[in-house]
Amino acid sequence: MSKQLKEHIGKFTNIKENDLVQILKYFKNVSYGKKENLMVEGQICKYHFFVLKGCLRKFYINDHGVEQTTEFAIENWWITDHMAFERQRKTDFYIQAVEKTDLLMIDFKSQENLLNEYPQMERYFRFIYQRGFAALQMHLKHFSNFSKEEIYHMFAKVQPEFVKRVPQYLLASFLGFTPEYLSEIRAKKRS
Amino acid sequence: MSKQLKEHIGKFTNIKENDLVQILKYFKNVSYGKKENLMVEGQICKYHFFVLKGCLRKFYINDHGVEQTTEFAIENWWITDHMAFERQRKTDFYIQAVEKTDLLMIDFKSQENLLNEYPQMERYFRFIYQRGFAALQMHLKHFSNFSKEEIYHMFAKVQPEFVKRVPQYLLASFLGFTPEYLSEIRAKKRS
DNA sequence: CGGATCGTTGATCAACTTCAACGGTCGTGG
DNA sequence: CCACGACCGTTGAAGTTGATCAACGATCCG
Repeated sequence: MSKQLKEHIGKFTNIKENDLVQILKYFKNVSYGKKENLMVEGQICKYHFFVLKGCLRKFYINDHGVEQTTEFAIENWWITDHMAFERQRKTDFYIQAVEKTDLLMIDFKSQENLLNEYPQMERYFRFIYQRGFAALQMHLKHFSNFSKEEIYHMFAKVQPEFVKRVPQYLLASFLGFTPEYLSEIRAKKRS
Repeated sequence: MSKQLKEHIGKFTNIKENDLVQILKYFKNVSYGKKENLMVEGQICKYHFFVLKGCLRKFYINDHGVEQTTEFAIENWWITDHMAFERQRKTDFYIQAVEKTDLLMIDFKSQENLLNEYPQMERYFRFIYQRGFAALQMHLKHFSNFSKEEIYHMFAKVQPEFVKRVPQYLLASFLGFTPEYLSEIRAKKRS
């Protein structure tokens, strides 16, 4: 079942099959149903998650009591509250399944042991973070450069499956505006 | 002169002194004067920079022809256009010295060689990216949670030296609003 | 000393939010 | 398998936030 992570690691490193089999033992395979929480505000952020199949979202509750989505994770994405994970602190975030989701999880201690036992994995995680970082920087650039209307259209163009897959109010929350306004933008386009 | 990078690497790894001396040879030591460009739009993004002393900023020219600052780097920070650096593509960004700045630079090929020769450096860069990524995520969270006025006050509280160090119009550009509005916010507070 | 750059102020304007109300649809229990 | 309630998307009116434009004063640097 986790050929998937093996393949993903294989893309960035040339770790041997034998080692990969051992590496997989550090992970726990679990499933969550729609709207189930994997992580909630106030808990120590214990785990790092890798999505095998499905979709997760990370959000926090803002000052007006509204859920603000900051990140989605679909197949082959890693997700956690990195700040809290690295320091093993309490998190401000929730991570929730948008649909039924199968995933691998690893706790902080195990991840550290894994990196010590298999230092080649440093390279793998270096890539994961490097890409995540680069992607976020692009994201931030777009946010500052374009109006919310443009952001929606660009996103819809680049990630059409995504727009179909997640409910509209979550998309609005992720893109940083109200469901009403998103609805208006879509109406404008149709006419 | 580059005890500084050695110490920084030492914080995250336990690479031996001998190796560190060799590692430093991969870097070139240079200085730039105020307003000099280290990188300009349209060039291949060749280098990764480490600030020893001074201050750099990364910006792009937006659709209205206005410079939009997306990142500052001060002592012990790494900076580049990661997306373009990783793929050795053309960049959309400028990197410019805000004040006279001493730094170390490494080109992509050398960084790859360095990582191959000294795989322990994977760990170092894994940490650099991990922290950068986590910091950006926090930044993004703040941006979505607070009004621009609140963002300014929070930033001024957390990074007071910064507010004094960079001119106001750059700060406004970084925080994502107009110099006029920043001026208004400051006036409000004074009264 | 003089010009260019930077910060300030005020008026007007556009983008986006908030609030309230309504209709459709999805899924759950009877 | 139907009915009901909860949830979701839509619409429109009114209200805010922050941008834009123009003009002026201060300051920095050659």
